[in-house]
Amino acid sequence: MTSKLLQSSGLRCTRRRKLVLDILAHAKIPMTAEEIHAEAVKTEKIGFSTTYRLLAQLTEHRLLLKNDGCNGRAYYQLATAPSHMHTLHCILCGDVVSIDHCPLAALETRLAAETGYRITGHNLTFQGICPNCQKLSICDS
Amino acid sequence: MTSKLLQSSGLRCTRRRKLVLDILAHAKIPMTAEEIHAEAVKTEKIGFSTTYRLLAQLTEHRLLLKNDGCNGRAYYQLATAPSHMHTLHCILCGDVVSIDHCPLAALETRLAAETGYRITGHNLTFQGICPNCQKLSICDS
DNA sequence: GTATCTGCAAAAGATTTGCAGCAAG
DNA sequence: CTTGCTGCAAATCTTTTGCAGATAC
Repeated sequence: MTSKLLQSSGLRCTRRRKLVLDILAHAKIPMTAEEIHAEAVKTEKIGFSTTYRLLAQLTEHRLLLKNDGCNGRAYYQLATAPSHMHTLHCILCGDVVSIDHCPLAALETRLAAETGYRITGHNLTFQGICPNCQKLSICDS
Repeated sequence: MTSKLLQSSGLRCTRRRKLVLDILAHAKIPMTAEEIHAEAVKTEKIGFSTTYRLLAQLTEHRLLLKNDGCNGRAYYQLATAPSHMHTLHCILCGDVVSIDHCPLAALETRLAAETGYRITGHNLTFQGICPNCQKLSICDS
């Protein structure tokens, strides 16, 4: 299945490319390049730069969606899922939860009409303090 | 006016801090640290690290809002405006337009209820192709 | 005066690139 | 076999940090 995706996109079907797609197919939440690489090296000899290169190519070929997060790191997810996710990050402990529904479709249609732009994507992440850190935190400014 | 803001926040009222606030008060669109610094050096001797430090402090003290953009750069705007902006970036020419209304308030309330997180902020940027680049572009995949 | 600010240069962290060797079609 | 893929190391880009000197209050 990942092989077919690759062939239809015109990219060669290499072990590493299949592996990256496979890892993301099993992820319940968008992952950073570092996380994907850490997972990939368990199965296959693969360098950091290859991971980055694959992620960039797969994003370019619209097999992946890339989200530039709120901490200088990019998060990747499969673009083939019926609806993409966004994430909510705890600014204290770094916990991440996913938001399965994306509320921006209607807005994008309006934006396109108002600006004349063809909208190709968006970046959305939320920051907050998770229930656990709220309990631990003494100050509550 | 920028002086009062600074005093009420507990930060010392230095020439550079006033300058940064002033530049952002006159900006029609969120600016990157680099743009702010480029503007600031026209008026005042100021180093890159100071610009970054000031932006971080002012954000920390809630005088500024920071948006981590879709290209590894952060965009800053005054937090004192009645309603904050988001931006739409042309992926071909780099043009940026502002979106004056933020559609996420209702969603954040629901998110807080559903996750137990206290929501402290969000990051949102759109990518697209501007009318001009659509005309110039031959391919339209 | 003293705690806070600032400039400079050097460090850090994420990502990209050059190049020589390897592998898919 | 030829074009595209990969690892390694070095480069790049944005942002952060250490430290000695300057400035606000």
